[in-house]
Amino acid sequence: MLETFRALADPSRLQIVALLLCEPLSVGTIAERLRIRQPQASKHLRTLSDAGLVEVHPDAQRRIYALRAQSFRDLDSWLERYRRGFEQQFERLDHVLEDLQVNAKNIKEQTNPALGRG
Amino acid sequence: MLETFRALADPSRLQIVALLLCEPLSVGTIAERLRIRQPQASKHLRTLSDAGLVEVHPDAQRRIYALRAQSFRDLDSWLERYRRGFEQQFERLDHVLEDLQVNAKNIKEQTNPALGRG
DNA sequence: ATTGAATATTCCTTGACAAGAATATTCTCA
DNA sequence: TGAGAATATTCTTGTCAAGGAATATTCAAT
Repeated sequence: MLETFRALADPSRLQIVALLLCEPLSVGTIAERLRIRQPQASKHLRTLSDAGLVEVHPDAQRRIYALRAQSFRDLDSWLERYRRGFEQQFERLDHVLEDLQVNAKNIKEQTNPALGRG
Repeated sequence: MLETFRALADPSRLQIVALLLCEPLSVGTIAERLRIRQPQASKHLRTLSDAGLVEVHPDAQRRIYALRAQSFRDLDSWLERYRRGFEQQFERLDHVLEDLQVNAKNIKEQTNPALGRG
């Protein structure tokens, strides 16, 4: 995950990923769309590739880069732990509220036992 | 998103977020668990806070840090676009395969018209 | 084989940021 | 109000990574 976040923690690379969301593209096209120089595009793609976020499919002297679905699934399952974490926090909160209601009821009954068998 | 990724692109901060997944913690406890010095913990928490990933709840002279659910929801909706993107890629692939089958059938029928009305 | 197109790599400089040390701030309690 | 605990900030230093320029590599076509 660390490598993934490091790879995405750059504006150019975030733009590249957004571009590739639409369609696989060659290095030259990416450089053109982002208005950066070709070597920078290559370097960013190298970083993204090392992090497993993109894969390359050579086509003659071109190299077509595409998003790698697995890495996004990995990111999703990382995030899943947090989704569950928040759910559990809400559950705990619910229990606390339940307990508060039960306690309030008990206190009422202790104060006025007639309420116990309404 | 860029700020979020930048905040998560550090091993200590990634650990802090993982810690807070279990329960909100004070600065001192976080520093202790991560075996880093208190000022570093404060600085990392500052970064996470600036990125909106955590929120603070003062308790006497302690400051209890907790994950901020909204930022993870934002991350989730960012990721959602990519989930959809891959779905569409598969759909396109399915259509291509369908077309291939249709074409194969047509070619068969053109080669042997008797197959057209089985 | 040679040329040209597309891409990758290297070297260099510079800016950003993390860690460490010291200090400042904030809050509680006696 | 003074002391101490918990946390935040500042300053410095060292490291890493991005951008630019130049060059190397790879591949197709003639």
